[in-house]
This record gives sequence, C-alpha cells and structure tokens, in this order.
Amino acid sequence: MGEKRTPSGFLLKQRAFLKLYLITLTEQERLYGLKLLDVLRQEFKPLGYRPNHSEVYKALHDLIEDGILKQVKQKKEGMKYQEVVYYRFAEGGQEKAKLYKRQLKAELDRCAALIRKAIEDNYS
Amino acid sequence: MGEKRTPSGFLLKQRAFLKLYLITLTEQERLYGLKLLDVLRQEFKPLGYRPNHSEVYKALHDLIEDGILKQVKQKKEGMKYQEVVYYRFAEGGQEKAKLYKRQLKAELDRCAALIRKAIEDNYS
DNA sequence: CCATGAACACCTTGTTCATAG
DNA sequence: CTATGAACAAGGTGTTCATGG
Repeated sequence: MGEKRTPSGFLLKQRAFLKLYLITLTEQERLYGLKLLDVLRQEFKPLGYRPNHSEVYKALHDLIEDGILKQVKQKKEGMKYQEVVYYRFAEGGQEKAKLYKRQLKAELDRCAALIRKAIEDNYS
Repeated sequence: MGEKRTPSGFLLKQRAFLKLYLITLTEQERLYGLKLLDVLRQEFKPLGYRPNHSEVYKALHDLIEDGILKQVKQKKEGMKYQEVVYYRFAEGGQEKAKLYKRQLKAELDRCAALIRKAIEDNYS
C-alpha cells in the first residue's frame, strides 16, 4: 500500500528544471509569477518548449517550501493598485540555492550524457 | 470529455527513448524481452538509469502496434522447452522504423539543445 | 528460478475553476 | 482583461500480481 516508488533515473523532471531557472532569474531581476512565465516561454520558444502557468507557480511554491525563496507582495511597477507577488531569497536561501544548483548541474550533465549516448548508439 | 492534452514540449518520454533503442537492438541481434532489459540496464548503469521490465514490454508492444516489429515465439537457445518471444521487423516495418528513428533524432537534438541551454543560462 | 503480460497505484503535469484586482 | 492559486483529471511509469515453463 504505502510503498514509496524508486525513480528509474531517466531524464530530469520539468519541475526541477523550472526551479533551477527560477533561482537564476531571482538572482538577476525582480519578477513575479506570470512575468517569469512570459520570460521562460520567450526563452524556450525556439526549442518548442512552452511551460504552463501552473507549473511555474508550483515550482515557486516548492522553492518556498525548500526555504530558498520568499514572497514579497508589492504594487506592480507603474500600476497604482495591482498587487503582485515578487520573489527574493529567504534568510539562508542563497546557500540552499547554491547547493540546489550544484545538484542540478550534476543532473544536467548526466542527462546530457544520456542523450549523447543515445545519439551515438542509435545513429552511427 | 475526450479533450486531448497538448504536451508542453519538455524532454522526451522514457517510452520513446526505449523504443528507439529496441529498434536499433532489433537491427543488430535477436533478443527477447528480459534479455533486452538486461542489455539496456548494463548499458545505462554508469549513467544511473535503470529501466524496469514493464516499460520494456510496453515499449515493445507499442512497436508492434506501430507496425514496426512483430513477435516470433521460439525455443530459447540451448533450452529445450522454454519458449520466449523474439522480435523482428514486421512487413514494411523497416521503413517505419527508419521514419521513427528520423523523428527521434530530431527530438534528441532538441533535448540536447534544451539541456545545453540550461547549463549555459544557469552556470556562466 | 525465468519469462511474459496485465492490473494497479502512484506521480507528474496539463486543464479548469475560483478569487481578487 | 491580469494575476495567483488550488482542484481536478489525464498521462506516464514503477510495483505488484497472475500465468506458465
């Protein structure tokens, strides 16, 4: 019944991928949910990847649970009344972010190797 | 009710990945289900990927539905009575396989680009 | 034990709905 | 309309069970 599933170790999940980008974007500029979505969609458009809004929100909530980010509700720039949720690093979040990024780097390298191997093995 | 879900276009699915390998392995040598699993596990062990038997069977069944492979029940080499299911190309399966592999090549290249971009964007 | 297969349960993720400005 | 969020449901995949040698 309550057996935990052991992952097979195939490619990384979308959620983890988005969390990585959201950390990096938080390092660079102050943005809120839908704006982050917009940036990501623009970035990945040439590669045929179009994340949806729920995934971005869930990734952001994950990062909050991880103690990496925190929410900062603020008036949107220019707008007088529209309040949106910006993100910045939580206390101690920078270090946790650094650790997470290090783990993801290893995972991305592994995935790159997996794909490279598939190309070699099947197209030579 | 029967609304189809549009994939977001993130990384390719395990099933497709396995189907590609199973086609290539069928080109090379005659093997049956669990033996194919064994080969794949050995291949990917250094990369931390360990597919399970059900996924391999489902991928093989998919390839049959696609008209690419067909089953050949035969006595296992050496054994007198144990009958196992070998695979070979169905009639016209070679061409379909070639087409499938061409599609997967494009998909693998896309995934490689996605991962390469993530490494560049987040680690520079 | 090996081998094949299907049923089942869980997990990820896309879609929809609810609330608020 | 934008924005955030949660609920829901479809799809993918790991685990278990059934059958047979």
